[in-house]
Amino acid sequence: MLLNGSEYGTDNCSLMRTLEIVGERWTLLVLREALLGRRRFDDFQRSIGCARNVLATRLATLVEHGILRREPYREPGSRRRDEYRLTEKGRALSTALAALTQWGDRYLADPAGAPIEVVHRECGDPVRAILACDRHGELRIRDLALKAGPGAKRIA
Amino acid sequence: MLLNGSEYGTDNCSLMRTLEIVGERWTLLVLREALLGRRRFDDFQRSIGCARNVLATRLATLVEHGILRREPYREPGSRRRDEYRLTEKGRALSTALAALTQWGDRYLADPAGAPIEVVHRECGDPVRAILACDRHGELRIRDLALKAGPGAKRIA
DNA sequence: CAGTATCCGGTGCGATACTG
DNA sequence: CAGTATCGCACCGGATACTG
Repeated sequence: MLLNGSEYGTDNCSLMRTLEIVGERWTLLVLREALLGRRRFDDFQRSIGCARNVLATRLATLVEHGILRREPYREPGSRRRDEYRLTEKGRALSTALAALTQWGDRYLADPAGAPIEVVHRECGDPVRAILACDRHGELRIRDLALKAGPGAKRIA
Repeated sequence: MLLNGSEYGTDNCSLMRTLEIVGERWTLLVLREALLGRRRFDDFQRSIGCARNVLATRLATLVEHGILRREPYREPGSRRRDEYRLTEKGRALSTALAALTQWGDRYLADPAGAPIEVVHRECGDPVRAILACDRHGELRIRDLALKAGPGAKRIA
């Protein structure tokens, strides 16, 4: 697991870049709500309970990064409005979201148990976030190794 | 995927609780470095480049939550010091970390490619973070459904 | 309903200097 | 080497009021 002494810094770091976008407070909560089917400003606001202006900026940056997309809709009798829908890019965050939640479920569990479970639509079995390789399927953490990728850059 | 109108709020929310601990700036970077084998204060500091006092508080809260553990060591000729090692609980964050990084690799890619790759130690194949159910293996996002768990609490 | 505008307090974070 | 102490500012985020 050790990367024998080399250092790769934080530039050209996908994790860093990812966190810059989704690492702000509330953002992942917004995303979870979007995954739950939430689409409207006030629905988001009530369900996660953050300040309205903060929500507004969060939604804006998520749209800006193509994680959400505004979609016009019209309720009969009122004017046109926009709702926020997940893009493919946004939906792709499910795995990370599930992994984070799963960790919390396991190590910070509420005595009452998890309020929401992710299940396979077809069989109802619980869904787990796991690490896997194509040949061997699920891996334990001790089976992992790290190696320099194409964008590697030795610093030290 | 929609949770038919009900709202579950942010209390008793594993994601929220998880983010409260690992959602602060730098924390996940620290964890990544720990996974890379880093153990000493100054190694962390140089590799991620955050302020020393910030790093100190990050390490402290991680220790406090049992994600890192201080381990005494002694370099020949100098006094006893502590290093920070991942606990099982900390190592369990690998999946989330990998998922986040993978998303970044895919959607925010540096032209040069990812600097680090996670591979299966045994076969060298790339490791992917995926969602799976025990019976059917890997699932696509559209195959997921959400249902209320034991700790569910209807708010609206 | 879906935001924007404004104000303001707390603090996260960086820089720097100091200690054992 | 491994931190702690201090300072200061930017900015985050909450509250509230206002608008189409």
